[in-house]
Amino acid sequence: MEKITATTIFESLSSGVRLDVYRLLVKKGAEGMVAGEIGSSLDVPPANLSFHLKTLTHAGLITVCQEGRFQRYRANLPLMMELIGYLTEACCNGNPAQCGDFSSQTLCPQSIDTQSVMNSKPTA
Amino acid sequence: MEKITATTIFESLSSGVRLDVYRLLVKKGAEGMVAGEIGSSLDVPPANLSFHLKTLTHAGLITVCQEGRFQRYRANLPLMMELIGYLTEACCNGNPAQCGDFSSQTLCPQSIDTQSVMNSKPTA
DNA sequence: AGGTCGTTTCAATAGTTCAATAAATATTGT
DNA sequence: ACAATATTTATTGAACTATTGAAACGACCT
Repeated sequence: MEKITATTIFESLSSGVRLDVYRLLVKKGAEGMVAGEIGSSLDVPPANLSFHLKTLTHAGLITVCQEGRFQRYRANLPLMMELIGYLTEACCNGNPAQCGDFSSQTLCPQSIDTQSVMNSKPTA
Repeated sequence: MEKITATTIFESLSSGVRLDVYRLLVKKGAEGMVAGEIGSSLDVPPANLSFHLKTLTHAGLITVCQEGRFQRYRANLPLMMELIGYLTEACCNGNPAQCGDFSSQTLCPQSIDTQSVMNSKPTA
């Protein structure tokens, strides 16, 4: 996956409206929803919804099919899977065993050598 | 997970610089990197890097520990796992069997037969 | 053809973000 | 305390994003 693809996806989901739309479509699965349904479900005015649907579509996160005068939208789950793979690529330098330790280390309380800390001056 | 948390995370990763930083830290795993290392690895000026590190930290995607005059940053992988769970929550209305069909349906080229379209109502 | 419905585009406004500079802060070693 | 290094903060202006109503477009039905 190219970087520009990933950032475009993240940018798409950085809006509350678009996040709601995407999650709603994920929930609906292969059935998808037409624009009007989405709009009434989430209470978003047509023009605004259209704007956000266009953004999501452009990012590839959702797809659209014309059904007569309706536009049916569906979530593109494979792209999300690809994105996750991109993010966790070469995770922990290829030592997945380390990954399990993350939860205890992200707060980084004791990860610093005790002696070094002890010898350092306190915040005067 | 709250919506605002998710959108903040996505917004954080919508910048190419921040995406690079995050992926670099994911690669480094529990070891992490100090700000200077990150900056020289990615060739980002200090002030700009600091701005992006702050954004990522605020979103909770990375954590920071002080080590003397160095700031060591680490990726917060558990949060990413939580985010993925939030996105795929109630996927396909709880029918995971449908999820496998996504790849063939997202492109929706012939998935909708012309005749069906002609006769079908939107909400099925 | 004419009327209606679903959806998108347009234009204007308001608010927000980004990167670069320069200055400030915090920590270390002398 | 002083100088040097590492990092953060503040400021600036240009560029971008979100929202809305009105208008336009395309597809359906009679």
